[in-house]
Amino acid sequence: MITLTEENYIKEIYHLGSNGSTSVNTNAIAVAMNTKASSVTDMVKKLSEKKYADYKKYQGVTLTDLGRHVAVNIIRKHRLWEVFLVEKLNFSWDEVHEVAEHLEHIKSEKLINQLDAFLEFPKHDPHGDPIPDKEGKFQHIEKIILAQAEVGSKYKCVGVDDSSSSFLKYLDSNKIALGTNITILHKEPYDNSLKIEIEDCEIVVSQNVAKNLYLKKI
Amino acid sequence: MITLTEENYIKEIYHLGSNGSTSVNTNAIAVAMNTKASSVTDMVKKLSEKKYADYKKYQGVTLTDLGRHVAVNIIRKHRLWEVFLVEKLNFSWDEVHEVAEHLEHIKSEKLINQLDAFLEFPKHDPHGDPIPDKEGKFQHIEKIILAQAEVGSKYKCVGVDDSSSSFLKYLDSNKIALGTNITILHKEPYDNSLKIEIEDCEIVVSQNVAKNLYLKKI
DNA sequence: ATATATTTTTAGACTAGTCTAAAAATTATT
DNA sequence: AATAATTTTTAGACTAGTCTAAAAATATAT
Ligand SMILES: [Mn+2]
Ligand SMILES: [Mn+2]
Ligand SMILES: [Mn+2]
Ligand SMILES: [Mn+2]
Repeated sequence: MITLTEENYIKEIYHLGSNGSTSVNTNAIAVAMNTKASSVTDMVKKLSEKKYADYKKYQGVTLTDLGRHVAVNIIRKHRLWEVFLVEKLNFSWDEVHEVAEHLEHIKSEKLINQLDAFLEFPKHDPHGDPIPDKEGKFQHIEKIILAQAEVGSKYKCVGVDDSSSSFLKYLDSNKIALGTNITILHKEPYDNSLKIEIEDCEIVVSQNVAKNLYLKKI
Repeated sequence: MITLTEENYIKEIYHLGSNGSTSVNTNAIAVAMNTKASSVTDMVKKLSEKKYADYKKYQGVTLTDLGRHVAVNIIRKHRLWEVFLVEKLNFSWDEVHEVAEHLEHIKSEKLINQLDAFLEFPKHDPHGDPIPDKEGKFQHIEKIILAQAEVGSKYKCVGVDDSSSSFLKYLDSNKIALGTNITILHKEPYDNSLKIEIEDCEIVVSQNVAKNLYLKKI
């Protein structure tokens, strides 16, 4: 049996290690999970014993195939629940993360596959992140961050890197949503802020914002 | 903060004490929760400290107003999720209990109230049990058990006392569902079995079955 | 009313997960 | 290459929840 805590660690290791492809430090996990390094050491030992991870002292940790499989399944559940909350229960995209954090641990194959069908097999969650299918496969979307967009080009907003409520509310108040078209008007060399056009409005966004918004060229 | 385990104990005490109106024994809780009496003693002490229950050594336990409030809220969530699973995700009524047992612990006011609205404020769960509203109020349905029905009278099936998968599947295979009309044809004094008519079919059911099916006179 | 049976509580131990403080290993700097 | 800084691990303690076995209280039967 896998515990809720083990699932949360596995998911975090997956994300920190760029979808399970690289090794993750003890401290990085501690920061991300809001625990202490000593707790992390204990847990990665346990994950290693249970074959979810490979761990050698002082060498960081990577997920095994089994661990990656577990991670992808939790992410599938998390994102499907987020879609459900937004599409069916009128949550806004900045409210769903916290609830999905709990719903993702409900263990029922039938529940999640029926939910997937009920939502008509969505490919992306409300933040533009891809939803793995039943087999754990998901498409990588072609995207760049706003900070790397070219002046003069036109893009479509396809996702966010920061799903925090404050960032999402900022986007709301500036009429930036998934699917919104954005034209890059000017890049200010001094502070890397950008002047962009959204639906005939010109706004200036900081570098901070530009680093957290994903775009696709159109 | 209330824990998942505390919630489960509170809910069970509520049910065992006829919706929180009577005192409950340590052993009864142990049996219902599949734990040992010693664990129950520890827990009721804790519930008492946290003001969810009144407990005096060797005297059994009752819920406080606060405890009853918590219980009703969990029951509301449990039953709303059951409706969701049946109505929206094509679960059958014998599959929902186990999943709802977990979903009932998700803590989000908005989630449950929006779910309620999404389901159009159902009054009963798939087993005929009443669903408390936002304020914790719910109607008591007039009902008797089949075992106490009168020979010759006509009834409508309105609920089950046993929500186990095996009993519900038995009902399915005998075409008994909520809303089904039943006429009592004969009561066998020897073993208290009953001959009943359902949709022009005559079947015989055991006393065991007769004790777990709720009817309403029509 | 006394003995017996049953129920309940206590005592002490165990696991999962967490923490602080100290020790050990690794990495960076001179 | 030696020292300093940083990261990671260990040691030991704590809480929540559980268990077994024994003690204490209550209920039942003679
Ligand atoms: Mn989580
Ligand atoms: Mn998301
Ligand atoms: Mn439960
Ligand atoms: Mn039910």
